Amino acid sequence: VRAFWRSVERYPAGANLFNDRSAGMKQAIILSGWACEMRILPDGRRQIFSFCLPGDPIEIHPMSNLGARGLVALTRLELVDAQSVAVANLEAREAVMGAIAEARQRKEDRLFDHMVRIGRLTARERVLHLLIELYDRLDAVGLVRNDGFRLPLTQEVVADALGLSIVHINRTLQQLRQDGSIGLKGGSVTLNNIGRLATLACYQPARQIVDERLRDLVA
Amino acid sequence: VRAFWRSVERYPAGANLFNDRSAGMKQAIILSGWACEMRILPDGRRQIFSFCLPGDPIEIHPMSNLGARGLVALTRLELVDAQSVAVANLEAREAVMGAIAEARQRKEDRLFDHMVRIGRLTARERVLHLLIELYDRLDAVGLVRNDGFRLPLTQEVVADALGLSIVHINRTLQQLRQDGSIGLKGGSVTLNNIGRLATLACYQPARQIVDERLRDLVA
DNA sequence: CGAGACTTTGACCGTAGTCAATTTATGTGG
DNA sequence: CCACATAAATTGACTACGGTCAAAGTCTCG
Repeated sequence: VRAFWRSVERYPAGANLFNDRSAGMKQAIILSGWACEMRILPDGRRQIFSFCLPGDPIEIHPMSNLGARGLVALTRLELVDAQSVAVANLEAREAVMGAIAEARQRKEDRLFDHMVRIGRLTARERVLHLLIELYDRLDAVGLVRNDGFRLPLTQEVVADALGLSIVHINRTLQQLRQDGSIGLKGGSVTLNNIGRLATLACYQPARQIVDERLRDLVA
Repeated sequence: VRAFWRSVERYPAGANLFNDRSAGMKQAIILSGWACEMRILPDGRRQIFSFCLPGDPIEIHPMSNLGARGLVALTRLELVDAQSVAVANLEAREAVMGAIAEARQRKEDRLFDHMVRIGRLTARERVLHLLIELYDRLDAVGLVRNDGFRLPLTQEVVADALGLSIVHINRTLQQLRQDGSIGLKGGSVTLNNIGRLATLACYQPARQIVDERLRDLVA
């Protein structure tokens, strides 16, 4: 348990995360804070691929192998090395590793959700779809309090994730606020009638998508 | 070798690919033809996530586990089971499996390229960026003849991949043709001065992206 | 209190979408 | 090989969603 706390790493907001110790890839889990994976184009345009939330496993690549995406802290960040977690829970080691593997799978699924968002949804739908995804994920780790959660993202970050301009994100949020779909003040969001919003935004939990495809194939 | 040819499967254009034999996932390699991974929204909108070309490894999931993406044949398709390939090349088994693993890695990288395309590029850039990617991939398997290749995609499919309307794809292609950037007739494309086009479209081979990030971090 | 980051608003523009009609392949049966 | 049916590509007219530019208003935090 001592080893666990000794293996906690902290990064300030804005930090580029990469493994400077070795040439290998390091597995870690977020204890608190948000990060994102992104790429910056030569001309400055930016695309955010995914958000990494507390409880998410992340892979920290060595600089020499950065690949096509960077991992950046969006807030102050606390990580633990995945190894240490396994060691600290020797009896439940298998379960821990299994949970990490499953989280990794769900993360891949979310990449496809994100492509649908930026490829085929309207601005309104994109914003709602993203907020609902974040709601679900934060809910799973107990960070939702009566339909609301803390959203430590600037509108610029949301814009770069959703492939929209910052001004348009602002207007879309205003509109959602005005028609009562969401509440938004002081960095906290509330989703009012999340079921209805999910329908509006074509948001479907993974299982639902599967069911539907099966139905289509039968028909 | 007999076993190899006996394990070739054929599908007609438009076929939904899934494993109906077992509950497991089947690994295969495309011998000829194109496929794509995609999702259809409840209201009929469609997003194509990736194209699968000759030489690409693909995973055919069981129906009960379709997940959030469907695999669909875009042309007549010939597959071989990955197992059979390994068996037919017993001496080079390791090399074959390694190549498949690497191809899988590159496929994941391409997902991020695709997100940049639909999230942050203009219509013109999206089309060029996609064409160049296809060029590179087809070139790697010897399917490029003097700067041109066969493109068995309807404009509707391109539109659904790039998150644009079919009409706008058509206009963009016209424009690229008129200014001499590309040649396009009878299902074959030519890229004129691919280096210049790559710059215009913010297209960067993976390694180049890495180099640049390193430079940024140093700066 | 002041500096800088973030949000908000207005005016205007332009890229891309929609609708609808026409032209051009593609392919099939006779 | 031709006639017809269907899918795909193309074009025009118009719309609208979202982008850009610029300024003003808020919020944080040292």
